[in-house]
Amino acid sequence: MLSNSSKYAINAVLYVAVNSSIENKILAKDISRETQIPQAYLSKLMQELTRHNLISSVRGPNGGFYLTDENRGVSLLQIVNVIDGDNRLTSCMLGLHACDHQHPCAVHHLVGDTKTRFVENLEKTTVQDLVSDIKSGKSFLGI
Amino acid sequence: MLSNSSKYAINAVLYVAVNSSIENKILAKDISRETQIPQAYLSKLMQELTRHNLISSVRGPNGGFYLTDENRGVSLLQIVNVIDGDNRLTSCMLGLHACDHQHPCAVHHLVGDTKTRFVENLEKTTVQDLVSDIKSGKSFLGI
DNA sequence: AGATTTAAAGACTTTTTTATCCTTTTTATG
DNA sequence: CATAAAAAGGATAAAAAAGTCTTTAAATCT
Repeated sequence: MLSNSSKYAINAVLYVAVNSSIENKILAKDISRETQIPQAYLSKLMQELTRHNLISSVRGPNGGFYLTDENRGVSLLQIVNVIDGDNRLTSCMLGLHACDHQHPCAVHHLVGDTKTRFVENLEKTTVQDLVSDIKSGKSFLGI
Repeated sequence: MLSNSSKYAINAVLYVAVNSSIENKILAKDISRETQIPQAYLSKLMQELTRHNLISSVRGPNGGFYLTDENRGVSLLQIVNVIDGDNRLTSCMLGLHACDHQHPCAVHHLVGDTKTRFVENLEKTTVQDLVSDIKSGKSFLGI
């Protein structure tokens, strides 16, 4: 479904979203420890997310990662697209280029609407939405 | 979503389903040419499917691949499970072991039912179902 | 200014997935 | 029985993904 890297990225961003603020930034080392994501690899992913302005960071003492209000409005799809590339989720299930609604592949109809709905969910769900869920106890943050 | 290998496998099985019968078996070479799947790699996949009795084959002159009536009742999920392993589709979206319905991860609810429904679709859709669709022009077989 | 802390960046290694090549076994047929 | 046709099987190679290590740049604090 998602690559390992995307899973890591979402977990890490959520961890930052819940546990940090501009005054209270969080280090790659700490994210790594709490999420079990290998530190060096995590750093790469965070770098990439920062470069695309999906999260924020500052270097040096008291630096680290944090989210601005704008960052909190980022959707899960944006995160996935930056890490996995734009068409991992939307490409044809059988890998056929010619496949679309007019000209559906053999499995298109049995995937079509559920996949579309799933991608739509990823698109409309923001980091902040998930933080609210977590804070209200609706879901938990992985360890 | 699915690995390349699974996509190949489904495409190949469907090609065999539509274009062959016990009297008219089809060669790896021909499947490869028509589906654009690299022959040697395709052979490996077919081998694996044969070993798990999802498709049938005979060696030697006039040999090749074909499907029995039983093979035509095989579900897409069986194919995917043989090629990709059992939990590629059912594991947690964020890769968390502790995630389940009682204890859902942050993205669980926005994936939960669509993913479940998708896997159910794969489970209940047989090769024969897709052949019917293709023959009635509802969908097409990739090239 | 110098030392320290931290992310950014780049080079590298390992593992997994995808792909190829070559040999062996099975089956049919002349 | 010899030969050819085909899948099965094993060993290897190439590419992509995942992961590590080392150096560089930026920010802060004495």
